[in-house]
Amino acid sequence: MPELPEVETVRRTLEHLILNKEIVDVHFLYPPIIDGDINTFKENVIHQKITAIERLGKYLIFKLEKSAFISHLRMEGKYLICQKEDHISRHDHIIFELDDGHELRYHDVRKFGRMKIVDYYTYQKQLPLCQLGPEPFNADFQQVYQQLKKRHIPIKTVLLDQSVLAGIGNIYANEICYQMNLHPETPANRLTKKRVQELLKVASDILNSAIEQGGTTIHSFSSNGIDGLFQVQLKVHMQHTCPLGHDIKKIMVHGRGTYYCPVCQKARR
DNA sequence: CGGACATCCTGGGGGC
DNA sequence: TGCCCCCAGGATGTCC
Repeated sequence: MPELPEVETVRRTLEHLILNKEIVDVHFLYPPIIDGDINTFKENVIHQKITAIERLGKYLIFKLEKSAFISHLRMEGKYLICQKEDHISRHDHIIFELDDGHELRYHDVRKFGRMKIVDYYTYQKQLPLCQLGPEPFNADFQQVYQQLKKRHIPIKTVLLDQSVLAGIGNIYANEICYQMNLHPETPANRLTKKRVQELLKVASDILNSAIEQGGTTIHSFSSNGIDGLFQVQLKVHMQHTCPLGHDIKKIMVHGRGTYYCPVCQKARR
């Protein structure tokens, strides 16, 4: 599932490939991907150049000349740059025709992703982006500490709450807990100030290092699509043993598959 | 308001 | 071996 680093890699890749291209037409093969009226969506994007591609948390923001739309890849969303004559997959749902003859295709096996027109100027202050917390890099320690203090639920669940910190998904939540030797079910309010400080540092470092590794794949995408997935060396998520050779345990936390090392992650504060 | 839970979808994996 | 059923999972909405 694309999380902040993968979405950032997608953003950078798309920036290389489609910046300043004009959208000459758009086709809705599976309209529910569009949040809102598809004709309104079409009116807002057609005959406009893509002037910038931004990112906030796991959201991509496509800025056009006179409007903007956001795109969330959810579980399996991908963007592909295709030739017009390329075979259209049954998982290609939205097709943007570009003025250079290429097509930008949104491909999503699970059909969970969504796109939505937002206000060009105030989108950051409107739903859904206004409910995002800070990304770990920019987070104010005091603010995060205060938020964690009033939460009794597992720290891993809080890490997935985009209103507390934006951009972390299931994979990196597991990795962050491992890096801190922290048991994922530790109640969030049990973390000391020092540990919350450490949490922000660890989260920033893990995400930054994943972005760095993603950077190496920017020019190597091809028919596999731009999903930003790459060989990040995960230490616990979907692993059988941790780097020290201990057996990884899988449990459910708030309905989410959670991997941790019972030996390394004994700490509960 | 915090927290639990259902919902959307499909391929892949587990079970028989 | 092969087939069928079940289920994960991010964000949102509903319910308590």
